[in-house]
Amino acid sequence: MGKGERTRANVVDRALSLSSQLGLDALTIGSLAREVGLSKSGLFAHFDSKEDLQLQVLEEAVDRFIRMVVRPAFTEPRGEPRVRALFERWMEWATVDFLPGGCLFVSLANELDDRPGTLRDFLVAAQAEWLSTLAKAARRATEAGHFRQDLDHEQFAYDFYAIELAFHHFHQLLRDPAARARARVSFDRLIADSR
Amino acid sequence: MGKGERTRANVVDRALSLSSQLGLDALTIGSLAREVGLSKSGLFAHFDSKEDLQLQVLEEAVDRFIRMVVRPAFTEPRGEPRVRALFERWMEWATVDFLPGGCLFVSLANELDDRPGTLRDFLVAAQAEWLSTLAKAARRATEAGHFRQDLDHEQFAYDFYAIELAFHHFHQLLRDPAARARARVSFDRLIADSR
DNA sequence: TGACAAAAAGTACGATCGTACTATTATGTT
DNA sequence: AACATAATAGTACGATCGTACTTTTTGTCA
Repeated sequence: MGKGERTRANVVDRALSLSSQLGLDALTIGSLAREVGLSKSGLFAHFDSKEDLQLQVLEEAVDRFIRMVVRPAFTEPRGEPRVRALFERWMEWATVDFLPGGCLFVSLANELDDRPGTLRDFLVAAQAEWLSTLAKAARRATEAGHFRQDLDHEQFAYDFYAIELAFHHFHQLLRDPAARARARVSFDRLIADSR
Repeated sequence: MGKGERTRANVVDRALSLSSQLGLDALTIGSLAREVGLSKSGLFAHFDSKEDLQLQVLEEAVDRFIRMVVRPAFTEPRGEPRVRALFERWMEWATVDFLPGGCLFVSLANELDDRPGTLRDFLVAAQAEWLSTLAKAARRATEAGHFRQDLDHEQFAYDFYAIELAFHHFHQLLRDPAARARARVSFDRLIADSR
């Protein structure tokens, strides 16, 4: 890995953290350059455009999400244990140090939802995949006999995601110290109703 | 009401709609002026600063929210009927014409959550009041014998809000046509578990 | 170590931002 | 209808935006 690649990765890393707080657009090339100790043009040379940088931020986030949440959860046995692992891992993801603004995908949802283009498409695709992962995990739990036979697995994914969103909201906006505990209570109720 | 006041109200009305799509900052004075057919300076004369305009947008939104959601729901009898009315009214609010980007408070949550100041304080206060309204409504339902005695009413408000957030997310970002139906299923499950 | 390439900085551009300040036009009252 | 005031427009400012182009510095390998 040459020096350029190392610099690029470092820039994307800082941009990822700042984007979770400020959003993708409020983070400017100039302020990011100052942040990483580069000149504006020196930084810009690593990217085709600002949108290219933003897209790389999203890609990096998906990469880390898979490594931090999805992959480890899939080492757990199928069924309820894996579903629980997905939940616990997500909670860690949403409060990890490099995301001071919370889960990037949640943070950017409202910024991108009314803005057609590559970035929105990418985010929607990532979210759809995550929901599909959740639904599939619930289906496996039914197959394993942990969840009931007539469970609506897409609805399960919806309810799962609702808890995540509420946690994010209570934690990041309202700064509610009980946010994590409340999310756990909601999740346990969801599991109980799914059995 | 003089002409100035009418113009100001019209500007805030347009700014409210645009803010629900773009956010408070992405909406600029210049583009807003073009939108309402005023010059930049002619528009700006109605406000002390951009932040003043943004604050007026938030105040107007709270005003409408109380008129559209809270007040009508309180004409319903205490207990479960009122809780259901709060839910149904909120769903209408989140899809009303003048909010093309969905519920303003949800849309702005991530933009303001890491930005200390008057705007954030105002939004947090509004959200806290809404959550308190929900918790109180649930408490009344317990008193009326509709909900169980040992129900955690703050947790109920959390779960209620989670469903709203998920609806917003599925509707605005994912454009899921089933969003409304899914929210209703979640809500019915919450009610059932509260009885 | 010298040559060549890669990386970073420098500079410049037009656009647009929020916001002063001044000038013009509309409105409402006597 | 004249006048006072309110409402809107005009103009200008320094700052910053994303990006293009050129120059200088740094790193890498024969």
